[in-house]
Amino acid sequence: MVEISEFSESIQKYLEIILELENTHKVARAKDIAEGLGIQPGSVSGSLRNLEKKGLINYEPYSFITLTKKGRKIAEEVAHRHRVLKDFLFNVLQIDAETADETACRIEHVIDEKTVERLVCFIEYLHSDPHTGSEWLASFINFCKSQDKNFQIYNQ
Amino acid sequence: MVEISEFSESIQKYLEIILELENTHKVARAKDIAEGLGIQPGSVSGSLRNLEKKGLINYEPYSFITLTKKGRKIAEEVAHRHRVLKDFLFNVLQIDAETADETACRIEHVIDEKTVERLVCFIEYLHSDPHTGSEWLASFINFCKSQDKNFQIYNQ
DNA sequence: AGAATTTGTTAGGTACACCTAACTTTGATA
DNA sequence: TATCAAAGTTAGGTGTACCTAACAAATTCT
Repeated sequence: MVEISEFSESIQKYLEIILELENTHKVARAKDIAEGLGIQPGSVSGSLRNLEKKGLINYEPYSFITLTKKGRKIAEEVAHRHRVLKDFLFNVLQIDAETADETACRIEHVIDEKTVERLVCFIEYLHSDPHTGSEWLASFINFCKSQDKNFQIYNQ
Repeated sequence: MVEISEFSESIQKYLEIILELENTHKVARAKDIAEGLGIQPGSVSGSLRNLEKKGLINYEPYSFITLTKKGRKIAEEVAHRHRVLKDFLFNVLQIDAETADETACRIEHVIDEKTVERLVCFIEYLHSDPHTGSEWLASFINFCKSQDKNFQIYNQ
């Protein structure tokens, strides 16, 4: 079992972006990692050496970058947390998509397994129980509207 | 208006513990701050000088420590976020009290104003609408139980 | 192939937030 | 009031994660 909280927020972010780049471009390149993280390319080389040393990526200078099995496991767990959090923020709390994404991006590194899975359970519950679930959600949206004139619904 | 996200997680933690110490002991002492943060006393002095320079605390070497108006505002916002998050995790997601507290402690520094207030709205909704709210919650708890044999209810 | 551009690395530096150990101040006690 | 323990500070050091600027490798384009 890989314990995600062993790895710093920075490492988690690297793995997450590398997974995304693998999915869209097969492999990741230092330049795209830097761009994805919003940092300078010079900062990336050292971090990649570190990720390699920890057995999280396949890397040597000037090579393409791919995740190891261990690295992928962590990256996918982070991505999972991101999806769950964004889903909850957007579809339940009715936070606009951009804020939901940004907030998920920060919380994903500090939330624990237990809470994520309970959140999954919560969302599943809302979907699995059409009557109580959707009735409740519609009612919640109305409640929000009555509290806040500027309340906006971002999904249907 | 004080923008909480201008201040590092470390600063937020200092202010939060100083507020707590003020509430229980009128003033905060370096030793108790160190203890509350789980760090060494030697690390505290420099940070206090920094907090003072930023206008967040009243402090000079060897003096007691109190929050300025600005510092108190931030401390109270952090404490508010902590309460809201813990309430949600414990009373809605049914996470055990200790985990709820620890998780709230980490999320409180990265969540945004908008999301906290929406969460407040959500919790108020659950309390303000006894019928749909409590029926929904009871139903959610049953759903959790059916999904997880080890599910435990921590509040009634 | 050679030149030019793009991409990647290295080296040295900054900021933050912590550490330990030695020292100083404060305040209680004999 | 002199002493001593507790509390606080200082100085020097660590690790992480970023920066810039100079340089090196790789790729693309004639």
